[in-house]
Amino acid sequence: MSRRDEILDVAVSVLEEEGPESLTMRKLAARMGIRAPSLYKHVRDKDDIVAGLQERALIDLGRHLAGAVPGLAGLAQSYRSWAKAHPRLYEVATRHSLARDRIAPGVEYAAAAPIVAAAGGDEHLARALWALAHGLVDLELSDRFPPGADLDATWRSALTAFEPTHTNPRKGTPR
Amino acid sequence: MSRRDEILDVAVSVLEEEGPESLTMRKLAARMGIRAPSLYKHVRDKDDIVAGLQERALIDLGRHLAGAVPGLAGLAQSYRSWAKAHPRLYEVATRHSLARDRIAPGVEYAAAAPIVAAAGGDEHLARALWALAHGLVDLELSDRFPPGADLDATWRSALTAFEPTHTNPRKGTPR
DNA sequence: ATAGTGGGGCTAACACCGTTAGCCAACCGA
DNA sequence: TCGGTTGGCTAACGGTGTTAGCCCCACTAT
Repeated sequence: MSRRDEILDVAVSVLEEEGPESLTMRKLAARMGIRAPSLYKHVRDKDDIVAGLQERALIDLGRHLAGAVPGLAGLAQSYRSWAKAHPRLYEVATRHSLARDRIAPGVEYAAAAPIVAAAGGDEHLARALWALAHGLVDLELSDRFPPGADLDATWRSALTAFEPTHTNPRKGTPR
Repeated sequence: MSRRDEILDVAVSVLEEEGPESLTMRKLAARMGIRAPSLYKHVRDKDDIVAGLQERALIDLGRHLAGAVPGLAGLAQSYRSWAKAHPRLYEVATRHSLARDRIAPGVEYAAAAPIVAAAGGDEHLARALWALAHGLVDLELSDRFPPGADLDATWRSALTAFEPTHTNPRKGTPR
């Protein structure tokens, strides 16, 4: 395991244990028994670390989605549960623009695959689904919904609104 | 106009002209011909400024939505166009958890009203709609969609998926 | 065996960040 | 006239990402 990967491991730990504001070069270094400047021997800059986290998040989320129970509801449930299990990682990975040049090609596509499949191959519908799930998760994670809102009901409502289009065998826009 | 409001004006300008990373106490002060510590005579801390920006964004977006052409499509178009007209403000206002204790009561509700109305009063459907729009905007603003993706088509797809439920005269869940 | 090389640490330092303490001038009402 | 409030100021602190430059150690090639 490369030193860079060790750094990313530590970053994930710090992130989930202490939050994004503690994701500091000095803190990461301290956890590795090292001084901050030494990190730069293995990593270009902090954004490089963030990109690494994005990549990990994409891979892990993709795997999680791939194992979801079939159907829209199962996929949605998987998406939400992953995000709630790794809220800080989801945030960090999501709030920076995707560093495509620092991420292994194919990762982005692989993560999206289960959603595209659930949309019957319709890429626009797939993106709409993704946006819906992301929006719900993002708003939930940053406390935008009124306190006490019944988010399970909101998810149900959201899914039934999308359901008629594609839960039944594909008919609209196959291919 | 209070000095605090002047600060918020400047903050909006800096934000849209130079981006969030330039939204600095020293920068704001400089633009006002003042030194950074003096800002604290008018503002509790930086989060206070962010809260002020949130409030302004909510009010402005709410007004914009209220003037949208009736119907789901018009509302969606308004939401998207506001966000694209003020992308940094949208980001800042959206990426921090809502500081409800620093924002005038009713503002949050007023901003949401047009969406709730479009959902026929169904609060869960309203939140789903909001999340969909927010998700689309958020992903677009942070370049998560593959480069070259036809987002107009994605929005159309998203809206037609929601359409059957509520575009026709309300029938499902009135009240 | 020895010389050379590169990896991977280190300290010192820089510029910038939010923020506090403490001072002081101008104004304003009693 | 005098006191208090308002709104500036400088100095400073601790924290941030990051660079420059040094050095030691392991390894490899001659």
